[in-house]
Amino acid sequence: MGRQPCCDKLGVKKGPWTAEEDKKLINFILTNGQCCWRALPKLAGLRRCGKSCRLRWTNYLRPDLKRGLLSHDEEQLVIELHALLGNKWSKIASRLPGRTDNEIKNHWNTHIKKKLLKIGIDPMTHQPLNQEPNNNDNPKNISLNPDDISKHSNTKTVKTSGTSTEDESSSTVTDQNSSMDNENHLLIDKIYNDDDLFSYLWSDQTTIAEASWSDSNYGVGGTLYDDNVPGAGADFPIWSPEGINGNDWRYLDYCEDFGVHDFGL
DNA sequence: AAGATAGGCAACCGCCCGTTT
DNA sequence: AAAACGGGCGGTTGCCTATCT
Repeated sequence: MGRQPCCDKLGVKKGPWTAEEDKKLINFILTNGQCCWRALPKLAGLRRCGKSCRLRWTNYLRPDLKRGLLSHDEEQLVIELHALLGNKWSKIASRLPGRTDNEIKNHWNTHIKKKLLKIGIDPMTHQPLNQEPNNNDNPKNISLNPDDISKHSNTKTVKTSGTSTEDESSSTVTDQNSSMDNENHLLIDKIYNDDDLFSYLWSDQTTIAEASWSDSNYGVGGTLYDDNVPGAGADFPIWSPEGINGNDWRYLDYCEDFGVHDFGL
């Protein structure tokens, strides 16, 4: 017996989400939390596949998402992690708080790939293009570290933000990111110096970068997310009334995307 | 100004895996 | 033990916008 389709294809809407649908989905999840995705569309009054709802929420509507281009240092981290993990976008995304696997995958395919090719590095092997592929499968032997990238690059890569002379993608690095930048490089240093590399990467331990993000971004106006609320935790924070009423900037910024009026603000 | 082309990204598809029955 | 289910993942598609001719 085959698997049931994830939803009844008949009468299910596809394509871009409308603001009205977004609003319904947001309202439902804020009211009821994330229940089973299959039942959600019906309960929320959406003519969408549950899977589509999940994707829309996780990739676009989730309140803890960062928006905008990846910073130079986030990009660097993606490259490092890709060299180690390959196309494990969700694993890579888990090391970049506020970023989704889809976003990173898209950014890789549209930006990073080209940049690496431009500086003569094969984006798949992370080896110089004119060099024979290394047959050694041990990821620790991959010849890629931030300095290597700089060596191959025609433009000078500066590790510390604020003084970066990199291309457009790094020109928007904020002060907020700069503390994270240094910490990310500490993380990278650790990765390259640690014999227990993979046990570290695959551990559940919160990364320095994550901690930094949590400290510097979630603390505005009090507690945005409530760890005491069931369902809220390290994996998935939820909105708390305190965060909303406390004029949390990210909430407001986020609402602007859909029109604040839609939320009755 | 208008059509052609390329780039970027949101969304979909199908497969896989872990859990439940 | 095996089927059913729910959710996650990576690859791909297709639409929209910007740029070029």
